[in-house]
Amino acid sequence: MLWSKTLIPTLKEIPQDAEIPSHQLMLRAGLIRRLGSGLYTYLPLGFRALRKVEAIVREEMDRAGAQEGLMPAMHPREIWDRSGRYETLKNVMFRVKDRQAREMVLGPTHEEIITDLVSREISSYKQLPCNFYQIQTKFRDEIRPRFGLMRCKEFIMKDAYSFDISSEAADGSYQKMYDAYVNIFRRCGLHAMPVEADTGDMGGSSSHEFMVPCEAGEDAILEADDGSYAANMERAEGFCDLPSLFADAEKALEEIATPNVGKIEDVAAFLKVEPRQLVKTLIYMADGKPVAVLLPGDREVNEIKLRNVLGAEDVVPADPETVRKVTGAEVGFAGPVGLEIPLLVDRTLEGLKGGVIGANKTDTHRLHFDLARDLAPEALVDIAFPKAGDLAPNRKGRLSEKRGVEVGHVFKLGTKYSLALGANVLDENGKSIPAVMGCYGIGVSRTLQAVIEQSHDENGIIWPVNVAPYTVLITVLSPKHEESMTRATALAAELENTGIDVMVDDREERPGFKFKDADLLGFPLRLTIGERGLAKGIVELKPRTEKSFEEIPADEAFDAVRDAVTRLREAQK
RNA sequence: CGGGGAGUAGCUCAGCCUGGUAGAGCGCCAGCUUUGGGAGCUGGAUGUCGCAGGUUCAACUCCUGUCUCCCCGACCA
Repeated sequence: MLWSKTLIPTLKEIPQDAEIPSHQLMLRAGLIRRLGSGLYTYLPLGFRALRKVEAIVREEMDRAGAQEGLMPAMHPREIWDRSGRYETLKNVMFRVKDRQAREMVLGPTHEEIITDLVSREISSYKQLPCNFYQIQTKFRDEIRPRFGLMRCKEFIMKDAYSFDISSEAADGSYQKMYDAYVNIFRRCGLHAMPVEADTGDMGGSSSHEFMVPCEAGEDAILEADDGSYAANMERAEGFCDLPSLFADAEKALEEIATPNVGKIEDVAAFLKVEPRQLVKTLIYMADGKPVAVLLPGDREVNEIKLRNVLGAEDVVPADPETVRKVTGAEVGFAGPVGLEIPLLVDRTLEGLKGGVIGANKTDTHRLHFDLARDLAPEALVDIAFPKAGDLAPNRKGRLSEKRGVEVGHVFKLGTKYSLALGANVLDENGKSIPAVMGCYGIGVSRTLQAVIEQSHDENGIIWPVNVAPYTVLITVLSPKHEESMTRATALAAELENTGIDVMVDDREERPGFKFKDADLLGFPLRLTIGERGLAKGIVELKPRTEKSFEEIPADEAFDAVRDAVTRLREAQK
């Protein structure tokens, strides 16, 4: 392809509304343009790269035995009513009406649609296991789209759905997808790490997210230094092995005036103790009933864990009025001793002696709290977010925190959707049972941007060979020089014939200008053909990752490029 | 939805406080020179100053409303 015949609007300056490197580079390299918040057009080069990611996804999904199809992006409302998700996803779905005022939604995901199909078309255990996937545009009314393709209202997703006869068989389907994901991200040149994740509103028993570590990531991850554990912060468990014995541990409870200091940091500063020594007592409403939650002053409640521990549908912090009624004090002075409501004690408080608690009396705290002596809780529970420095669940590794972008997510769904939509099959005994499902998503467009976020330098993108819009760029320094162009186009044709895609920069520009653009665009290999070099019978070959080029005889250019491409591809197989 | 910031040429931005016929750099067009890491000179085109009202002899500038975009948070497969 000739550069001069392709729309590649590169920008020298950094566009105003892009903050992270990958977003800036996608705009500067002319891969995408914004239409509105969270809405992007793929320009020719961006689209080529996107299709390369899609091709890898297809190959690996097919290899894992999944079948590709394509479902409608627009659905009648009724099917979402059948699973109850019209209500639960109300804020996520775009809703439209047709001219007969029939209610439709733009699909944010497709569990209902595929499950409905399977319920109609699959009826015997002999047809299982099966796994269907599609690559399609999804619509979600994101509250805050951001970072270019990272979080959009409209984005391209690969979604797959597996159906099995039993949960053991479903575990096998899950593992196949997990393995396929490892292959997909490796081939895309991405370092993606699988982490344990929460299933959220999706339902189901367990899940893993594939995270690309980078600063711009929207998720926090905890990872054990011995490699034994990695989990999304929402889900992560850890053990705190800090001592919870503090000074004056054996003294009796004692009230102390703390006028106008209700916040943890203020109380700690006022009493000259560490926040960790304080016991935070929070009042929550669980399905409308108040409960008290106790944890160290330097930890935060994980409301997901809290909800799970309580088995409650809805858990929210109590309003100040309720706090006053329950504790008899203003917000900031709640304490566990004397409360008449259920108490949940986080396990990081185990063995606490000498702590500081609220006195359930405004402007008053109590010193020398001893958990076992003063409260004697029946059980300790895990309701806090772990912190970097905690022990991993194996009690050997230490946890550290990093941020990541979620590029893929695999779920074990169980029978939630098959029950709701009647996806039953007859088993060997002729008994009708619901299929056990799994679902597996990859944010294809997000993956593309994650590649750039992870692979760039100060000059531009550094495409991994398998997803580069073109593998080779032939920079013709003097397009008017006949021999230069003849050689370039002949070589390009030859390379294309062996399955290597080539862009020829035939623009009438100064060399420096073209080199800058080449680095910005990030093609893995650049072959430079110049009039002077040709006079000496040489051309230059330079990988994007190298500082300098290699002179090679012009007549051997084909072999040299082909070999270099082969090496790059081998390294990323 | 709360908080903050911004909408002026294709891009990056100045001008606004203190009202008086709209600017720079880059890009674009033409010509000449140049030609190995985003060239130089000369000439040229380009704006309903986001939109709608209001104040004023006069509004990019002041006032009111409104729309859009970005950031933080809340929210959220």
